[in-house]
Amino acid sequence: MDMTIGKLAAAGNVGVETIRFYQRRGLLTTPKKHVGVRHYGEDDLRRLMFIRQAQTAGFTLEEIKELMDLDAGDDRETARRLAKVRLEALEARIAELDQARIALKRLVGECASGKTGPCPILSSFGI
Amino acid sequence: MDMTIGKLAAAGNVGVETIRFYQRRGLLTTPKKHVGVRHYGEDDLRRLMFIRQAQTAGFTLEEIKELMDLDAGDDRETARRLAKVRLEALEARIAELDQARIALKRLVGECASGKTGPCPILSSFGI
DNA sequence: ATACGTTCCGTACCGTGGTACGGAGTCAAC
DNA sequence: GTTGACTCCGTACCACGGTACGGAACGTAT
Repeated sequence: MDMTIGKLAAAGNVGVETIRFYQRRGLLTTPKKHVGVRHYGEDDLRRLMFIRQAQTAGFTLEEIKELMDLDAGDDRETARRLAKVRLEALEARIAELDQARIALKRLVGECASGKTGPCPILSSFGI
Repeated sequence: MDMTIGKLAAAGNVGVETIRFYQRRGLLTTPKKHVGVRHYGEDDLRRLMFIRQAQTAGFTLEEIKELMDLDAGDDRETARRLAKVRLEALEARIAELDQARIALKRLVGECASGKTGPCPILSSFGI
């Protein structure tokens, strides 16, 4: 699994510039050039995929960096605490989105009924 | 319910600058000055609260503007379509976050077990 | 060995959603 | 009638997460 930056980007489904951006931010390492070109491996791809997954979980790039540093070290306590904080925020966010989902569903339902006149958009949200 | 911008901002739990920003973006109207100062009412607050709710639902400010314009008009079809698209995106996002929640929960669990050594952060995410 | 696609690197720019600043005007209380 | 708080307005700046640009070097196929 030897890749140049373009292959790595393609494998991670991101742009080349995004890889470079992550390198500048310290989220990915910048391997030594080998005859003018840098080469990447499995581990770089794993890191890249982790970044994208963690972003989905709502971590900022800064937090992701922190997490990856922890993954390398052995400070279980810190890692667990960080994950816990994120977990709680994530659960709160999901609950929030679920409220919005319900409001939106009501809106679609109310707008669907054949009557004419404006949809009760604001009131569907309980406003 | 007669308010100056500061009261409106406080009632909506946002900053004064945020109100102005929304006005510039056309999300809130800019009432006429009455002896040098603009005055706001119930309806402005309702709109402001709707904006915040809709943001939670994942609408962009541009989409929220569109929704509020629809609320005034009577194009039920467009309103319903817009809401439906958002609803589907919202459901997808919730599913995504739920996956992340599970991964994070696993991570907290695995990091919690008393063993020493690094937490399997990356592998908790299935990477 | 020439052409074409990549890579490298610095630097500039982008959209989104605000936040801050500063000087002038206004209003309410004392 | 002066102080202090609030308003008005334009313009600048911010964080976040990228995206684009442009010229030089490299690598691969023909």
